[in-house]
Amino acid sequence: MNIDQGKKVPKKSINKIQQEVQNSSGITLSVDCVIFGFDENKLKVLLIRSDITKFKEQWSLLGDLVDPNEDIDEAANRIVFERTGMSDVYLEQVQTFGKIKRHPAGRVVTVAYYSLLNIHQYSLKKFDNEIHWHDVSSVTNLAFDHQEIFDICNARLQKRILEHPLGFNLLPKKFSLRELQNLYESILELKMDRRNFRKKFFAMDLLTDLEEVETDVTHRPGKLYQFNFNKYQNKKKSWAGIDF
Amino acid sequence: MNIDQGKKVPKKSINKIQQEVQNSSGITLSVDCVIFGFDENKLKVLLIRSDITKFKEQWSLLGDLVDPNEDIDEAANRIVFERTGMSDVYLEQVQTFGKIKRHPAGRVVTVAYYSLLNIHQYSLKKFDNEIHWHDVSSVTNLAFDHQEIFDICNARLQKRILEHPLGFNLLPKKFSLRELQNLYESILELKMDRRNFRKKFFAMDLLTDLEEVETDVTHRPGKLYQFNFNKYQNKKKSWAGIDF
DNA sequence: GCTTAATGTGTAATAAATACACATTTATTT
DNA sequence: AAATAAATGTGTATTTATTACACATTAAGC
Repeated sequence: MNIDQGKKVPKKSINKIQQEVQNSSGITLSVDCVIFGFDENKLKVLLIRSDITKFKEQWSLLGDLVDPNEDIDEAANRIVFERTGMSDVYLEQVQTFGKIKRHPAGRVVTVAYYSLLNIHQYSLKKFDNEIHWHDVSSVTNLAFDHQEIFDICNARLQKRILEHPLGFNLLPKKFSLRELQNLYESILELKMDRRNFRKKFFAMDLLTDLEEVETDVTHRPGKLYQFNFNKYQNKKKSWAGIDF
Repeated sequence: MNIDQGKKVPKKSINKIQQEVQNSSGITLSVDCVIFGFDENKLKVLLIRSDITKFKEQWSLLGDLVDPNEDIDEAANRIVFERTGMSDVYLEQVQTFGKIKRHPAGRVVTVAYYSLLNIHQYSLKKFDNEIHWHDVSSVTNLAFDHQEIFDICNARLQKRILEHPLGFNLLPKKFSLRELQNLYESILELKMDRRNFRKKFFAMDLLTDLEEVETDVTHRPGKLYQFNFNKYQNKKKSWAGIDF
């Protein structure tokens, strides 16, 4: 993950978008990103205050129009970069939302992505008090159809994290098993058995024991581990049974 | 599934699309559908001969531009209806492809869907000899980026069919367990143990025994079953363990 | 009625998931 | 320095799911 200051964003207002949409005769394409972080044992999402009149006082996802000269993946990366100052973050396209009336400004079809990043590397522009990290568990009533988009992206993350080692993107390089379990528990909104959780991850044999322990912790420190991406690439499963 | 003759399609040529794209100043949106069928124990896909010069003699997916006044889901349903005469078929959005140069006519972003339908209810317009069902196993070298789109949709189907009871959309209402197993084997491209397959499905308790047997079969006829969608709705799993 | 070809069925062995409790280590308090 | 508090670290028995595997039965075709 590269960190940078983030291009200075001209606080692209939705009214600006409104103009562009209204000048278009056809369909306008946007990208919206559900940017996840993990802090204080809670899953967080980055939201911006909506400035469109109809949705005053509501929060919305971070998004922007796609430029005719950029790939949509590129647009997603740009949005994350402009808002967090981070590049090379994990991004996954989830779904495209194309209901006719989904946006008040006109016909805007949006491609939704979710992103996972290490919140501690996030460099919030302090002057931009319109953007905040929210507890995922308390996100309600987003603007536009963003609540639906958010819910679907959140559900996708919950499913994906059981099948692929994504969670590590939300953690620092070195982490304890307790942190890892907290991460899973907060994403999946449930409690897991500590011994079985550890057994499971040790059995996968994808964690490198760093022979270090936590510091800055007010109790017995846990050992620190690192995820071994290379090993994972070779071991990936290709088959699962019928299960519904 | 409703059957109808299908709106007479003015054989929308890609050159027509080319015009529309070139008249647009921004991004043009299209939908492409991977339409699956199952016949003679083989998974099939419906393709159309490409008439754009660059891709002469290559096949492509069935697609069309999205009208500014229609939902994208609606556009997908329309495409399937226009090409097969069937409505209310199973459709699932898979992914949006938005590389700048993916279409030779200009900036066209396409939303890919796959569709599952009962091929025996398909009413091919006989005069339209540009459209054919192809064995999935022999699909190669499609036009544009359609091979990539097809491969991704096919992979999605393979994954989904293990998690959800989609396969039934490809079969007649009444089917034998042999047909069901053939379907799974052809989609997943592998052989399964017959006893374990049957045990698995019986254990799910989602098949209704119709107390009928196959006819028109040249050997001992198998019993016929029907999938019980209602029962499934109530029993759906909500949790699976970490598994990667 | 004999042959052919597919259907229909059960059990044992293995692997994976779950439930569950106590000793150890470190920081903190007294 | 000793006692306390709070979290780490570890193993086994039980249950559940998956896999491997063979023979009798039924209907059609000759």
